[in-house]
Amino acid sequence: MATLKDISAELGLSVATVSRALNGFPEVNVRTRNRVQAVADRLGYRPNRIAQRLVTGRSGMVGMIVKIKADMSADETFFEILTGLTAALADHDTDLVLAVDQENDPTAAYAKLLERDILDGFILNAPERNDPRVNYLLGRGIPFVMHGQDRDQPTYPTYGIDNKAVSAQAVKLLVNLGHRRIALINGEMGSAFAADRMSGFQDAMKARGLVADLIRNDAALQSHAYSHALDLLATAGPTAFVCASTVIAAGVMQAVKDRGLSVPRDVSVVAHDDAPPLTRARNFEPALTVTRAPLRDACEPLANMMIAHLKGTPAKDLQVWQNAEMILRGSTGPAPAERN
Amino acid sequence: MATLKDISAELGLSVATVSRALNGFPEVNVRTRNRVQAVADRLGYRPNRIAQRLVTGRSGMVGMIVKIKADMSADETFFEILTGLTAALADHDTDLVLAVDQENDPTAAYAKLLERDILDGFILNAPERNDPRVNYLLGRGIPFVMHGQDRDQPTYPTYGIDNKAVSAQAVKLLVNLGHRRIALINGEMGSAFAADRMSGFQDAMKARGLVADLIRNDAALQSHAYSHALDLLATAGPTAFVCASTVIAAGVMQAVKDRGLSVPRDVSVVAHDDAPPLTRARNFEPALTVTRAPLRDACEPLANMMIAHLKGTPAKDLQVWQNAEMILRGSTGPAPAERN
DNA sequence: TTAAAAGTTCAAAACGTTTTAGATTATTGA
DNA sequence: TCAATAATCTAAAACGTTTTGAACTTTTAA
Repeated sequence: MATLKDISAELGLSVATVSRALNGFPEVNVRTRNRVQAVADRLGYRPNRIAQRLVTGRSGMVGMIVKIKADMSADETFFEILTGLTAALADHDTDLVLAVDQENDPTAAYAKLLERDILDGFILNAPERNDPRVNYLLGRGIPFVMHGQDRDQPTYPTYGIDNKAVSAQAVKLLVNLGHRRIALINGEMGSAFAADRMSGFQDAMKARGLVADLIRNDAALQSHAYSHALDLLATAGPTAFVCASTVIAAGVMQAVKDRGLSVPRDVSVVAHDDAPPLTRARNFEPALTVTRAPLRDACEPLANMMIAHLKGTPAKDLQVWQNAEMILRGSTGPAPAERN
Repeated sequence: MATLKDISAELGLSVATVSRALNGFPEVNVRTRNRVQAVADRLGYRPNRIAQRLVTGRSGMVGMIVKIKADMSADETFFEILTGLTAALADHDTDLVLAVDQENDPTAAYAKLLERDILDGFILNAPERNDPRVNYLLGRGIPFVMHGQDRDQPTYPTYGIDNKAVSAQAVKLLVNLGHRRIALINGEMGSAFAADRMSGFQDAMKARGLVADLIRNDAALQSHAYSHALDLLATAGPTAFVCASTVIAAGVMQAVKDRGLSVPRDVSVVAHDDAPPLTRARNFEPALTVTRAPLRDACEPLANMMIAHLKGTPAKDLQVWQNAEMILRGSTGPAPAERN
């Protein structure tokens, strides 16, 4: 492996100048820079990351901890995130180190990785409401960025979507279509996103003088969504459903169908779509109207924010909320006249 | 962060002695060692990995590349392996860096990670027969260890089970029970393990004067296994099935049942069980007789072998074949008399 | 023509370890 | 007692960068 010394020896320059030339410092003569670059290319020079890291004090590694369930399965979105993040981090010469959290104490895995004392920071995702990991890391001054948001006034870098606005958008669309009995089939209330979806839903309904009494918070399984929807259809006669995910929408649409009703003639369905690989909103019958914000889109910003944060950008300048895009397809329509 | 210098200053010792004391070198006086250790403990000293790595020339990071399918799902065993490997590697102060392979060229992801020039080696798993990754890495002199085996005379470190013996064990058991028409529902022939299972099966049958003509190689899906078994039962009247996995066994047993037959009265079933988290052999009805070799057991040996290999142990001393254990349960029994 | 300013380069220190070669002290054998 | 040996410790180099502070060279301004 060629080193800076090799290049400097070959050109009769000092190591310092070679280093600066390759790192684009302005004070090096353009001719020298070119000569240096040429030799570096010829020798196939690649900087030794370890040496760089020793002197800069950073390790070039960030950690991420995968929460896995007892059956050793993880979130279906995991690989989506993994793929995007490793690619985006690689652009900053940074590696992603993974560890697995199977324990009850959600901070234990972080402690273990930190003890090894080699990570520059963490990337967190899927926060619970008032996530204990956040306080743990904040308390120790460990840099991290969060995909999502676990509290109202975060003091840490965060990238996510405005989940209250997501619900509000859906409600607005449906109300404009004449719906008044609107149900929300939400995720589990432990998740921060579900809490926001619910409060956004309630606020949006209230603002229009509607009652938000048809809300079910439960694990985002098709089977659960199916039961909830069937139950609501039987007892409360909603004309529209707002669904927290496409998987939930699948359950809801099945229930509508099994109830002998039709989408969108009798019942409208709107879902939020973070573009999971398996359940594609476009392939529903009819195709789903969604608020769309692909998870994949979060990876690059998250990586950039992590790097910026490590370089000193304060947290308050690293808080981004992406807007979900409303995509109208066939699953929404005017409220059935007779039910108004 | 306390450094060696801090400790040496406090004790009036040289940095060299402190380093040796903490690293257990024999030439340091036991009393000095204790004094050093005491101060190190008090100051909460932890060696700077980056500095260690600069001087030793190793990065302390090994790579693993996850092959994921187009739908962004991966092998169900992935997290099993991930969990075990990160834990085992951590004991050697080594981190696992993950990358994702979604491309057609299986070596592309390795090239990309190697270009970043920061990994000490790779851990490979799930080899195909004559896996192209092996030649790629061997050709470049990159250290790696393989979980499994892709060729007959491997020149690289490998840990796995003797897949030919696995088939042989199953055949032996069934023949001793009086079976003569034995089918093999195997995995896809692209995988190295499936090729070995098949040849082991054929050899074992032949050695007993039986014909091995009831073989199906296909993706290890329950649905495929179901069709193959149903087909074989209708046309060839096997009295026993050897299954490449518990998932396959599930399909086979369903087919036996749907055919109006009973396990083990009419048909015996033996499966290989690598202890996948979802399909537990013990929970079958009747419980499955299996050759058992948990994937999880491979993680620690693999990690140890990786480290040993990096420290210079030659490949030929790092080739271990674990034996699968035969576990007799309710799915096997004597061959039905009338069919012999 | 000369002093100041700007442009360019260099030597050396620093990061925190491990390791080599050598020095000092203690112990042993005769 | 003295040399040889063993035990213990040290100083310094090395790993490959980045960065500091200074030095040298060229250009500019008067």
